[in-house]
Amino acid sequence: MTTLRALECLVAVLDTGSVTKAAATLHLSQPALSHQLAGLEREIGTPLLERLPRGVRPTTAGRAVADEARAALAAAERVVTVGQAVAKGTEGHLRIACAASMTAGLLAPVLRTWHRRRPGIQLTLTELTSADALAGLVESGQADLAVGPRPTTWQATVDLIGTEELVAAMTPSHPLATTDSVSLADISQYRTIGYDPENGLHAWLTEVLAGHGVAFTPVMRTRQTTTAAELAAAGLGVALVPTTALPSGYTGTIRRLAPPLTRDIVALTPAAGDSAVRAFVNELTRRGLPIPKPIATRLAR
Amino acid sequence: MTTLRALECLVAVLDTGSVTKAAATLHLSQPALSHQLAGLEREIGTPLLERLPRGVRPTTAGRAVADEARAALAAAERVVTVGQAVAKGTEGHLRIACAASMTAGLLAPVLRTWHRRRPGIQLTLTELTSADALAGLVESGQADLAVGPRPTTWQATVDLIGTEELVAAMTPSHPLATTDSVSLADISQYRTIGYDPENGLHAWLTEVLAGHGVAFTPVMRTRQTTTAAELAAAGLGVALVPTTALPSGYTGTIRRLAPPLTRDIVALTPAAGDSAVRAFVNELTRRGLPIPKPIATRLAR
DNA sequence: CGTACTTACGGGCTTCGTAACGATC
DNA sequence: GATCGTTACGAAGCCCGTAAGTACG
Repeated sequence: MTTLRALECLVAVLDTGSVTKAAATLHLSQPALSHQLAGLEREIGTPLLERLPRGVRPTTAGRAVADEARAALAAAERVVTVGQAVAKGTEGHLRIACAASMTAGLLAPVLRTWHRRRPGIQLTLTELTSADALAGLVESGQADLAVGPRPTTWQATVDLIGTEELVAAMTPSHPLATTDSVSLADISQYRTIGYDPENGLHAWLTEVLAGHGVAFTPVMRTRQTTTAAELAAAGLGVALVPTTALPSGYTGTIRRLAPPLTRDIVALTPAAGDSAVRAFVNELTRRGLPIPKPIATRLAR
Repeated sequence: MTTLRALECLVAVLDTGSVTKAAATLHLSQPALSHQLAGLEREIGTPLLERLPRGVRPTTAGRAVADEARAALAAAERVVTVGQAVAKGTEGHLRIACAASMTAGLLAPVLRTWHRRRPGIQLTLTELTSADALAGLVESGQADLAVGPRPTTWQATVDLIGTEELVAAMTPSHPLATTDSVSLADISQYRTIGYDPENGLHAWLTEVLAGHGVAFTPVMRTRQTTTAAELAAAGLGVALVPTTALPSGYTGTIRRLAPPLTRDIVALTPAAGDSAVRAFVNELTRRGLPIPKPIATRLAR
């Protein structure tokens, strides 16, 4: 195995054209440098330098390997500088996993300012539908950070970003659309839109409903929360959807539940705290979880 | 200074996901590898691996430096392989210096077959007008090989490729154009085209003429031999030009000298024999120096 | 005789292996 | 208790510096 030290010596000699001068610039005794060169030539099996009465000159082989030697030295140097830059937070790669409904309202503004402030950090975003899948990505190291509902089990760090409210969505002509307050028991009297078990809401909702002694009988199931809202607007039944999942121009009628139904939106991070990850989470908690304005006004009236 | 060994360890650990497995593939004890990793992390100043109960996982910094580490290892590996390839003659860079008149007739065919047979070797060709300048390039290491007339002084290897004949060139209406044999004394009676001292022919010709007890009085001088031939064809005087310098469609009249005047064309190589250089010279001597066919027929009649 | 590189040899540091330890499941 | 990684310590090897040697002008 060649050593970087030997390559450094070779490059210095090629640059100065003399073993003695190179030894001086490397703060090294001249025989030591000579020994390094000999070792390198022995390893390659051919002379790299032509010894002249006055200094040395590269052979064909010496000229040919010079570029590669410089490349190796530069890459090794970058290992250190890049590593330090990542530790400092000026470079790196932040892999974020999030619930699909989080992207627009919560993450988009944070990502924008983040990228403006730290352009050296590459950002990748993966959207998932299940809170447990989010946790899995972080646990397995495939993501540095997850943003979404609180998963069923999580050992490492959890930071509360905010709460999102779940509301009843339905077609405007629905009987419940005229009442001011809607309870889970009220909804159970009508057809409902359920969630596919793959979506984390499924398990969470069944648990919540069981806690209230109620059970829904969904006419159909879907994976996406926005799809559930659309189906409800189309009159297929009543859907319980997070406010963050409602598009701003939503045509259905929405009603707040009594008592209100909310769930936490949290940031999941590995126990091993990365400075960039912590900084991003701080930014998220600082901004908090906004309720989409159009939805908020329609709920307030 | 980071060491390639440490980078090799890091890459192996990242590839296998386990210190123990990596140690096995590197034929290294596991504590030794662990120590290397510790040293690398100390140098960079940040952990590169996250220690898990079951194996290890790269941190953000670890992932970021992985590419650079691989690049460094690959470059160091290439230093050896490229060096060996150059020694073997399958790769490299052959810098050829030649007299301008040699390019078309002598070098072009050799270069063509050479490049077809050894495509890994990059070829560069520098054309000069002085034989001593050719020698200087080889001596100073700026060229690996020179092809041209024998220089005045040369210590290192000289290989005879062939001889080129110098002939008298003139306009067809010139008095000497009707005679069969032309001597140097005959020419000295007429106006002649001389060479600039920069062109090696100048010194050589004055020496030859002095040897014959003759002296020319050139009406003008030029650097290029082909230019001298053209000027002669245009009627400005008689020019002594190498046959290799005559274009195939030359419009002037050419006459062989009596006695014939020839000079050696040689290959100059450094004392330090490079295998590729020697092979190229062998090819040159094997092919020899062709006399351009159209010129040969016109001289033979 | 001075310059420039190589070889010879001894001291010091690094690297490696065996052994003992700590943590986690 | 089994697995995985770290720490401890002694031995081997490598790197470096001083000193002597060789080649060239």
